[in-house]
Amino acid sequence: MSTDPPRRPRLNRKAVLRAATALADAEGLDAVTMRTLAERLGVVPMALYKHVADKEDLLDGMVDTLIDDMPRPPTLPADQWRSAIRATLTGAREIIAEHTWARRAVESRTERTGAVLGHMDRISGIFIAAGFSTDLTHHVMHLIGNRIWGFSPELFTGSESAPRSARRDPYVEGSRTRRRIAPDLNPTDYPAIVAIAADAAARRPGATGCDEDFEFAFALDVLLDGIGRLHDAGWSSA
Amino acid sequence: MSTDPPRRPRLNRKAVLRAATALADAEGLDAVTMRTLAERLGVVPMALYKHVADKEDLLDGMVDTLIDDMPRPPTLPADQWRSAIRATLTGAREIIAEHTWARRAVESRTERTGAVLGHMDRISGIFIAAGFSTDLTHHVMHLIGNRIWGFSPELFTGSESAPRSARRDPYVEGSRTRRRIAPDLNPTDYPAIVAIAADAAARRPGATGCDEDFEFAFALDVLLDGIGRLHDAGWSSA
DNA sequence: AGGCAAAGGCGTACGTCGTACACCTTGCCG
DNA sequence: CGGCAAGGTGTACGACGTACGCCTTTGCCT
Repeated sequence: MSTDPPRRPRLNRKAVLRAATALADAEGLDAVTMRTLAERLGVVPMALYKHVADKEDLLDGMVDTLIDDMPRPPTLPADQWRSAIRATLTGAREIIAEHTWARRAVESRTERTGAVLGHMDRISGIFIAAGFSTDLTHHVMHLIGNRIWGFSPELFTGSESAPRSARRDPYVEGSRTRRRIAPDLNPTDYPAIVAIAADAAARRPGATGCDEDFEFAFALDVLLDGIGRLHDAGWSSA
Repeated sequence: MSTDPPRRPRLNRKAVLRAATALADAEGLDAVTMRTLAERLGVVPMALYKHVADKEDLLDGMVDTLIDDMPRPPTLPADQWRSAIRATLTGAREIIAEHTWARRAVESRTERTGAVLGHMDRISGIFIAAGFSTDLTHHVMHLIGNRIWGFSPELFTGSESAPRSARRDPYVEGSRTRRRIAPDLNPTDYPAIVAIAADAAARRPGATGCDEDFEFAFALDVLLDGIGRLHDAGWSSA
């Protein structure tokens, strides 16, 4: 008896990464486990290891996929480096923003894959093409830091939305969350923070958290301004 | 028969955190596991949970301890805010630098504990005392971002020293490391990066990796300069 | 057409982790 | 002295990543 037909097409790295991305999109980065990923692919966990060296490699690959999706803005005249950088980082930002898990994933990567190097190379290349010295470009890259990914560090709030309490499984009732053992906070101990929070709340009634788009644009302005100044002054590290 | 004497003094949160810090200092952050930590304290793993809510809380506590150890520079005249900020961040940097695991730990925290808020409050307070608007101070804090901890993001190298390959247990011979599955890199694909690396190597013969102290100071200069400019210009987000 | 190596996939199993839960033990205070 | 809360124990469970050996399919070369 021939019970053959419903054959799943063979897996390959791309398909695995695509599925992992979909899983992370749908259920968060913590749901991306070799076991559940395999299950979604209709395959046994160990099968994944034929396409991915280990879990780190899987995460690396997911980030690489993101990078591949980032728009490559057209080359601009060298003197328009500000616009070129802005376009590149904004493009990165768009892609990252489409995936709630991306920020955490990017920050956890330590391997510099080809895609990562490529991204950094494109950015550095803009400066160099604009006549920046390699020296200055180098330090400017450090200055920009993680903002090459199009996001600013989260300062006042937790990652991947919501405080830890809400991140655990839904205790439908009681919603008991494990209590921190450290003592509770007293707002009067943090007058500056409280003032900032109050001011921010007043400026954006009804908003929760900070306006990340604004913060990113603001920071980028300051950075590009400072960078331009250094270049114009012929800065060098010697 | 009385087999009593060698009684271990009772545990408390502080002692647990101190032991965890010592363990991380000696054997790295990955060695900090509830089990081994308990073992070092001569106690059964579950005993720790009387002093620490869970592992996240443990990490939070470790970071809090670090913050407590950071020097509190004396209050300076309001117009010397640059020096005050510099002193605060440099102080933070010193403490963080003494613990190889600290950077990774800090970056992984999502909870804003009292100690963390306190640190941020001290920094914000300097700006506000210098006459910065709460508005500007707010955005400036976002601009500084993780550099409130005294470090710049790692750009060209991995964390907690050494590439992943070396981080696994020592295969004394063969030293086989799991091969990435993605294809190998070709330097000519990254001309800008290669140029930067070459330039950097030429400037610091024999050095490995970037000069983090320099990068931090450089970035801080640019930031403080830009920040001062905004303040002088009466910047506001409206 | 035949055969064969490589690539893909499977099953089992191990070791490590965080931690829930129920139970003792100690030390302190009235 | 009696009780109770805080500290410490023991056992156990359910993730998770992944080593290893084996089978199956595929594609290629004669």
